Amino acid sequence: MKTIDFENELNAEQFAAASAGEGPMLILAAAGTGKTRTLVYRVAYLVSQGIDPERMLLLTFTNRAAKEMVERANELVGHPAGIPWSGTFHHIANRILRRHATLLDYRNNYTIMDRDDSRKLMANCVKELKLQSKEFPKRDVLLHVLGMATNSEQALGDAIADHFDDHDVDQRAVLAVLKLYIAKKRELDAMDFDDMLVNCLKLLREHPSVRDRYAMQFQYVLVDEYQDTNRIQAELVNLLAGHHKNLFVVGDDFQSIYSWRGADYRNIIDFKLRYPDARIYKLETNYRSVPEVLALANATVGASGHPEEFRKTLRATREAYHSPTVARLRDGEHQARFVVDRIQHFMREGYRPSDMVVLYRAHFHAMELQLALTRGHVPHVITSGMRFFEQAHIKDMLCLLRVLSCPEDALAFDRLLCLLPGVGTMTAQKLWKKLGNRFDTSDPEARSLLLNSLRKGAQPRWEKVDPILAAYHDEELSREGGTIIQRFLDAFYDTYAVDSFENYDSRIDDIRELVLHTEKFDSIEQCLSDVALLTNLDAEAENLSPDQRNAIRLSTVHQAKGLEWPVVIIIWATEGMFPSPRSVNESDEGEAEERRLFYVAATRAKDELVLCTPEVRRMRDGGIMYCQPSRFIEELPVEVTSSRRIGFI
DNA sequence: GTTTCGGTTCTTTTT
DNA sequence: GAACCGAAAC
Repeated sequence: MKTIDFENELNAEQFAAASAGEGPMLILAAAGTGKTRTLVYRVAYLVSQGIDPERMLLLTFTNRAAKEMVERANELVGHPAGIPWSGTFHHIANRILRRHATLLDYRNNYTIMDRDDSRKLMANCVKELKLQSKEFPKRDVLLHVLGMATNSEQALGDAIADHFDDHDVDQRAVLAVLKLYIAKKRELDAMDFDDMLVNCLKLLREHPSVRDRYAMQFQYVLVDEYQDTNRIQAELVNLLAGHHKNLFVVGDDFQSIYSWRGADYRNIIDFKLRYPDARIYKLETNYRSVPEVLALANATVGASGHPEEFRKTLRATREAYHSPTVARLRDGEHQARFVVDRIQHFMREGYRPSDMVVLYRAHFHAMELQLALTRGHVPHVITSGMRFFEQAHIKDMLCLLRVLSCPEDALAFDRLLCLLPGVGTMTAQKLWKKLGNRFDTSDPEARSLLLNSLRKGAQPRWEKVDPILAAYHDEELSREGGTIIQRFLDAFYDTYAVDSFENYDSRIDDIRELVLHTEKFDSIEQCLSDVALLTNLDAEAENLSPDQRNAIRLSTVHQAKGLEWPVVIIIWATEGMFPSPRSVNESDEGEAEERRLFYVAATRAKDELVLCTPEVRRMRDGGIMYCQPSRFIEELPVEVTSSRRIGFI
C-alpha cells in the first residue's frame, strides 16, 4: 500500500475533515471546494488506518458518483480494495431488502416498479373507482402527493389536504384512490422506488436483530450530497450508523435542488440538533472557478436570505479573468445561432468540444438548439430526458426476462401480452386470471393453456415466443439473459419493431447494447434488480463512444450536478423558463429552490460563463410572448456581469 | 365489449 | 414525441 501524505495533498480545511477521528461530522462544502476529493481522501484515510472496507458504508446520490469515488480511492490507496457497500440509497436498501423481505411479508424476489408501472397502476385505480373525469387530479399528481406523504412520513390525509389546500377537489375520493393503489401494489408484491426506502426503514425499525446486525457491521458511514436526502433517507442513515455513530456527511445546503422529491435541506440544518456533539467543518476555498464566476455565485446566495450560520462565501484561488457574459438575444432561433457561434469561437480559442456544456432548466428548452447543432455539424451529446432503461423497446425486452424469472410478475405479463395483435390490457388481465394469477413458464400445461386461450390473430405470433420460454428451462439459460433477448428479437420482436417504430434501426441498436449489458451479470435476477435501479447517466457514462466523448454536452441543470466544465452556457435564462413558473407559483420555497438551481448551474463553470436571455418566445399557436431576463440575472449587481445585446449573426 | 387508430395538446427537475 | 381522448373497427 502506498503511503499518502494527506497533509500535503489536501488543504488545511480538507485535511482536517478527511483525517478527523470518530464521531458524527458534518462537512459543509460549497461548490467546487474539493468535496469529492475530501470524501475520497477520507475513504483512503480510513483504509490506511486499517479499517476493513467491508465495514464502511458509502452512500452517494448516483451510482456514477459511487463508482468514481471508489475508483479514485483505489488509485490513491494503490490497491483495488473496493467498498462493497457503496451506491445509491435505493441500491443499498434493495440489497438489504432482498435478504429480509419475507420479514415484511414480501417475497424476496419482489418486483420493482418503475415510473411507467406506477403510472399505469394508478390509472387503473382511478378507472376502477370510476373517478375519471377532467376535474379529477391526474395520475402524476396523485403519485406526487403519495410520494410526498411517503417521503416525509406524513399521513395520507394530511398530505392530500396540504396539496389540494382549499381547491375544489374531492379529497375523500383521492384518499380512496391512493389507498387502492397501495393495496394493489401490495397484492402485486411490487415496490416502487419510494417503497424500497420506506420498507427498508420499516425493516430496521421493527426488527432489532436485523438493525443491530447492520449497525454493528457499519463502523463508518459516509454520505455524499446530504442536502438532497429526504426524511426517510436521513432516518435510514441514523439507524445504520446507530451503533458506532461514525457518521460523516458531506453536503451544501445551498445546492439542495430536490425538494420536489421530498429532499429537505433542513436535514443539514438539524444535524447539530440530532448529534449535539457533531463537529462541523466548512470548505470554502474554491479551486474550480475564476473569481468573476464566484462573485456571481456569491451574489446569488446574497440575494436569497439563506440562514447566516450556514452561509459559505466562496474564496477564489484562481487568477482574475473576465466577467460572465449576459447575452440579450432576439428569440430562440437567434439564441441557437448565437450558441453555435460561441462554441466555434471557444474552439478557436483552444477549447475542445468536451470542455463545453449547455445547461437548461427543462429538456424541451434545448430542442431548437439541437437542430442548430445538427445543422452546423457540431458534435453533441444529450443526457436525454428518457432513460435508456425506460424506453419502450428496452422495457419490452426486460419484461420477457421478468416473466421468465418470476411467475408472479403480473405487470410484466401484461406488458408482454400486449405486444400481440388484438390483445390489450383487458384481454391480458383475463388471461392472467384464467392462469390462476401466475404464469409459470416452466409448466407446459400453463403454456399451452395460454396459447390456446389466445384469439386467432395473436396465436401464430405467440407460437414464435413460446419455444423461447420452453428453451429457457430446458436448456438452462437462466444465466443467459442476452441469449434469451437475442432469440426473442429474432423470432418475434424484430418484425414487431419494424411495424411499430419509425426509428427501427436505432432501437435495434439499443437492444444489442442491452444484450451486451446483460452479459455482465451472473443471473437474470441480478441483472433485473440492477437494471431497475440504474439511471441513464450511469449507463451512458460507461458506454460513451469515442466521438461522443469529444462532443459538446447538453444537459439539464439537475443532471449536471457535481460536474464541471471550462465553458458553461446557460440558455433560456428568462422569466417563464428559468425559474420554472410552476415552482414559483407554488411557494416562496419554490423560488428559493430555483435560485439554488441557478447557483448550481453557474458554479459548474471554470472559466467562461455565458447566460443567454432571448427576448421573445414563439408559442406553438404562432403567437409571440415577450420575456424579461430571469429574475436571477436582474437581481445581480451590475458589476458582476458584462451585458451585451447581440445583433443578427 | 375491446382494440386500434387518428387527431389534439402539452411538455420540470429524478432515484 | 408521447399521452390522452374519442370514434371507428373488430
